[in-house]
Amino acid sequence: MVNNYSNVPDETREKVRSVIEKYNYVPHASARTLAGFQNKIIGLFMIDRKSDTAGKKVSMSTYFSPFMSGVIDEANKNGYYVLAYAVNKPSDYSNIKEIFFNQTISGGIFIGQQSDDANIRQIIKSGYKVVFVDKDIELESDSSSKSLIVNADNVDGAYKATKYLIQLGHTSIAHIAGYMKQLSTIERIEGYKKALLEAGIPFNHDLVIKGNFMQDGGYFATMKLFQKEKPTAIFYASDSMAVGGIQAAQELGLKVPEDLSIIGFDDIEISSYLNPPLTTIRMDFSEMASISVNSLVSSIESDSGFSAHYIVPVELVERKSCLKLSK
Amino acid sequence: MVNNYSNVPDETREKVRSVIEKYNYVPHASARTLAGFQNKIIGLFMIDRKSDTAGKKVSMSTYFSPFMSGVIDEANKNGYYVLAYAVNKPSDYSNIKEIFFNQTISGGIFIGQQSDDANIRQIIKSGYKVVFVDKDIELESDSSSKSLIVNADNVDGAYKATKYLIQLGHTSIAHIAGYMKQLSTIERIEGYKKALLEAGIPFNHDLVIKGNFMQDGGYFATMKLFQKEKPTAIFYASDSMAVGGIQAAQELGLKVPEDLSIIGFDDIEISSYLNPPLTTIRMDFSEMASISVNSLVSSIESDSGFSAHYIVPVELVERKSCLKLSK
DNA sequence: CTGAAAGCGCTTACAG
DNA sequence: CTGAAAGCGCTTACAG
Repeated sequence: MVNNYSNVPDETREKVRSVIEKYNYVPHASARTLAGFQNKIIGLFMIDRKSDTAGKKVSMSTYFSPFMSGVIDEANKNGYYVLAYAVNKPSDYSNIKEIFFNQTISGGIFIGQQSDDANIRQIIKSGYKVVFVDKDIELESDSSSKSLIVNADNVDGAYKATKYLIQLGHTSIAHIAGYMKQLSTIERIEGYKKALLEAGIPFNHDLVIKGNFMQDGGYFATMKLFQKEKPTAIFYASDSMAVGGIQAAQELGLKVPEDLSIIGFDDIEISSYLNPPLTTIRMDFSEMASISVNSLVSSIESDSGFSAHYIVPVELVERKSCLKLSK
Repeated sequence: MVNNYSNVPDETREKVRSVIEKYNYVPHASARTLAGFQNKIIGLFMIDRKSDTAGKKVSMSTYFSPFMSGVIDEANKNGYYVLAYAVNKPSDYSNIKEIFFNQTISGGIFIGQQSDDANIRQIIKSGYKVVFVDKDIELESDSSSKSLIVNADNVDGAYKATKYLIQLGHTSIAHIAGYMKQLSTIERIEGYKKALLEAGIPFNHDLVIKGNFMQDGGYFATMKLFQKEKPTAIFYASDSMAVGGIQAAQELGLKVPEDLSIIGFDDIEISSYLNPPLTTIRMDFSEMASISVNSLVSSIESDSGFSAHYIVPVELVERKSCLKLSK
């Protein structure tokens, strides 16, 4: 074994070191793991929402990239490596279970929509360390489970977005929502209602249209919305949907922001390049990544459970897609 | 050992299978690797070019995301997992060497600019399987080395871009280049010159400005260019630089494409959302990813070398940032 | 304090 | 054909 015990004479240490250097010795990772050393790999599982509607398939959600980048950086800082996995079919879950059980990874981070899969439940029950980002359902808090949830402050974000529109003088504000079974969808609707209520604007059911978080969903929901209603502003539950919304508005002959104010949620990379640049609610992906990785790593190294629920704050970023109503 | 030998009675097999099922048995990955089984992990090393000029640091090159997505998908199809690593400081190379030598991974893919690092050379010399995408320098073909290079057809892409501009009637065509020490930069300049030569347009040295492949580089190079020259069209060596170019043109009071035609290279995600949507040369990232992964996997599994040099074709995608010169 | 032995959980080559 | 043993390269607990 090659450790740095403090009691070894310097000369010997130096000799050993030089031999190591010379032969390029590196301890065999699998041997160490097998002998009880925790391996330094965590899994990052990105649950992908594919959409073929636009012709080309979207193969990795737009917001995975900055989050992943944050996870990798933070993991590296902690001496960990990240195994990246894109989940896009149900059978992937059994592969994931396998790499937990076969000790390829010491823990994992899930991001994106989760179907409540049996394999995942088994992983949690078995005491593997897991963090969920943007989780759709609450985990039952089992004493043996070691998992944690990190979410953006969806309610507050939606509240801020809607309130911003209200302050601009809008009273007819529509909302294009995400997947109905996802927690963030529910929470964003909640924030939207809260701002309306506070301003004394009656909630109109017809002004809320179901979308899917993706561009095509934003497009179709907007088209559907304008068949019956004529809002002056729309709050989209994701920037991707807002992109589809801008497209729809254009086809409808509506100028953004002159005829229609649009605000999104996420602040993905393309948002600032849009025409007009999109006003939106920024999620701090690198903050979420840091929390996820650091919690996971400390849980792995102390072998202790964790069951906190982090809510990461969110902020409004003002660009050019919303206009003050002048009347 | 739990294998599927053909000679085991069905009944026994079934019994074993059910026990496995019941106890959720999964073979220990490290034990298998230690006992000689190839592990099923490949490394994906993304050499990051950071830029802080724009205020926020760019933490992962825009084109890594689609490439990585392709790598993960293709690897998964082959039963492999991918360990993703973002290289952003020199010391990272020694970590990379370590995970090759300690057998954490069975091979690796490098993408982005490579400094000719000693650790990398050592990895190659030691016979580890490695593929380089968009490699800047030629590998010496050592008999023991097992590495391959996958590049886009840079010469042809630049040729197509420049020729397209020429066909639109432009004769004063500038080129904003990438990092000077990178192969793709050299090749793109070559394609640019080739098209000019073919059309009988004299090459003007002042029309070629050095950039850095990033948005800020495109911006500053464009500003610099217009201090002395007044081209009617610019071919940027990357879409990111074209984004900076559109910005610069705007500040210079030049309308794109009316006053200035712009064409990029890469076809990154934001390009089609730009104002105007960017005409560019598309690199087929998923094709490059497939070639990389499949070559690597077959090299790992046959333990054979490979030293091909793939050139992946490239195509023009016409959008709205170029205009026919009407005079 | 130190050095030799046992053991981690597999695979593979080898006796029976 | 089958079952017991050796060995992969480490770490850790244990004799000396």
